[in-house]
Amino acid sequence: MIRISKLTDYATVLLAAMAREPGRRFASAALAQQTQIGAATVSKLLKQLQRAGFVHSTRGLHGGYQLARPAEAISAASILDALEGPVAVTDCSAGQGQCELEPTCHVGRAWQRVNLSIRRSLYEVSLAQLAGLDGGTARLPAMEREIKAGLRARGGATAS
Amino acid sequence: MIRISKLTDYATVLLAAMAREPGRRFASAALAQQTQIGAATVSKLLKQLQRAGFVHSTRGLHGGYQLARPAEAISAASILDALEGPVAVTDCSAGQGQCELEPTCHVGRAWQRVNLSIRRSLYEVSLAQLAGLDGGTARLPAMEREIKAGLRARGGATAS
DNA sequence: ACAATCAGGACTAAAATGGTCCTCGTTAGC
DNA sequence: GCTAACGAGGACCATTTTAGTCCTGATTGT
Repeated sequence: MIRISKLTDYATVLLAAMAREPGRRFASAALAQQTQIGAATVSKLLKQLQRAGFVHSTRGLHGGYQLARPAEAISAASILDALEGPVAVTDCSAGQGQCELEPTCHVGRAWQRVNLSIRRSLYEVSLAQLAGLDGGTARLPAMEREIKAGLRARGGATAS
Repeated sequence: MIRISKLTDYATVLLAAMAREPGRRFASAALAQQTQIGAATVSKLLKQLQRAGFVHSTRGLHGGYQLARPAEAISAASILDALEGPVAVTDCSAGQGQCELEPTCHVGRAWQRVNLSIRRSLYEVSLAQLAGLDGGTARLPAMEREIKAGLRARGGATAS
């Protein structure tokens, strides 16, 4: 239902944790303890984040990870892209010419618009914001609160 | 990767097809043929759409389905809500107080903002637009084209 | 009565997701 | 130069979700 995976969610939690102490080098195990996410999972995620260039790793004794870029320079969109591939609401909204029904269905174009709009909101959120580092939580304008009221609560208590 | 399910995609294709001939009553099989989606799947989807109130059904001989409301009055968001449950980027972005890490992680709040933003774009797209019925395809402004360029193509040719 | 058509499920196959574990390479400290 | 603490890279498995089929009824025009 238009959601990001738990793993990606965890990744943002990890990055956010690191963003709060920019200088520090974090061992995988330490981050696991700090975030309460399984150690093996944290390790796996950090490796991915390293390959994607979000964190810099140091091997060997006293090694660990640290943010490769300032938190302001990392957008939610880039994290999503790295961990889940590019945002694509439907299969054919990622590009055109991949749907043999395109001339008849017309639907693809509209989804592409939606897709871009989503992508834009993702670009506008930085890791610094995700980590709650800048300016504090802005009040939600009335319209947003109204939309929010339409949401039913969903089960499950997970990190994010 | 922030995507809607194939079934939901199909559902929009079905609704869009019906929206193009508002008066007509469509038999499930006829829609299946028209859209090239499996008959059993179409039938299942229409039943869901009926329960959700998007279409009105007539039983018996020469029965079928027709749109219950004008296409302009059906938003993409409502379709998504009906078929996949409410949009929630992360588990705890659907509401608050469901994440025991919330005081420490701060991430939830930011996701909620993203979530609302996505939801808003979904509200702004009507079935009429999805069906390509109003005003033709608007030109994409420059910024959107630029963002789009950042998307890698993805495999798979499916209806949408 | 009968054939077309929707209603409501049960069921299954396939794929994505979340998570663990093992082996190896690297490096600082002794 | 050993050794212990660390990351790199996968293989692997369990569970859940998703997609799709099929069957058994209930309705209704002809």
